[in-house]
Amino acid sequence: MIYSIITNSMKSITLDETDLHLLDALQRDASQSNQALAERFHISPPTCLRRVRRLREGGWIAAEVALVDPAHAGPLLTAVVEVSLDRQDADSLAAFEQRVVPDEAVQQCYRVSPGPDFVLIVTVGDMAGYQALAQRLFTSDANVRNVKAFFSLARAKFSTRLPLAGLVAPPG
Amino acid sequence: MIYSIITNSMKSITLDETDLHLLDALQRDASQSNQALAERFHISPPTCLRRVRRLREGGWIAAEVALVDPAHAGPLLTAVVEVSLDRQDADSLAAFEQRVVPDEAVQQCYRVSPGPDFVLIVTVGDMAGYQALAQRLFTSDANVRNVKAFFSLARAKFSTRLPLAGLVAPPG
DNA sequence: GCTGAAATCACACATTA
DNA sequence: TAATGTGTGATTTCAGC
Repeated sequence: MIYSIITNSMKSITLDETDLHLLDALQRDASQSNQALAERFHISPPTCLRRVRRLREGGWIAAEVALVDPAHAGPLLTAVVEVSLDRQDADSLAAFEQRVVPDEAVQQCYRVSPGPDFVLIVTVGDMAGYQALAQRLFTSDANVRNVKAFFSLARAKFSTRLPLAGLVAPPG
Repeated sequence: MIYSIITNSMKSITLDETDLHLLDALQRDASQSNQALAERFHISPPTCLRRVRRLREGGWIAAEVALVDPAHAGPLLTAVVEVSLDRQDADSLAAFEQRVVPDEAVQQCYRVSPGPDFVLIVTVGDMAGYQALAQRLFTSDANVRNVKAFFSLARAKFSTRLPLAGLVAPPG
């Protein structure tokens, strides 16, 4: 009994080369049909479906989303914001994080080192929107020591595709 | 004749409230079935299909992709990199951009102001991978004046969902 | 917006390594 | 024993009206 559980969990955390190919293909285009994927990687449709399902349920695929072209979504203002805090203990960092993350304008939030404590990517409608954001997220927080904002003139690249090369388990 | 063309192009560049709801829903989850979307927004499945198709072909939806959880994709190192150039004329900026954008490790590239000329989000396997990237993208470029890298300790948020509020055309 | 055909998906079963 | 491949029914997609 114990052994089968162990064996199962072992298998569910291992990806072979085909899984990685599927993952990479879906990273590029998740709208492909199951059988298109299947014949591309020389497996049967049900097998392909099972594998993709395992990638989803196993947590490798966190979500499948539509990427909206910002150029078509009306005027938007994106900024890279560096935030430094006064106190940098774990609680203070977590408190800041939990306050900014739910904000709709905050697209990305990285806790970084060295340099500032956080780097945020924020998207608002215009400069007035940024001013409102700065007020509600930074100015009103006594623990925020310094804020530097760099405004995006052009987004030359935005890719969500993680490089999966080198993750291929050695075929055995 | 002319009028119908104008009317058509008018229609194809305008989104009503339902379109925006669909766009927002697909930004959150693109794996929803067409009829699930249809009944959610009280329209018929064919109508829903036509609208989504228009969003795709009209360019609002740039792509549909699977987002891979970095925590499940093995050890990865993400960095926020600020790059300042020596010469900042249009040609030099474009030249740098065209050189870094094709690199697989470069996830995002923003041309910004004020501060550095570019902010990049890069993802590599480990510190050795970063060193290799720095060499091939920055050190080897005589026009790169300064590079500051902040390494991500934690990615607290990564959302691809643009805020579409306020884009609703006034119903008329 | 509705109804049709066509394609796809999802499942149970038999098979093989 | 656990994965793969074949076949069936249900669902969905997509065309016409």
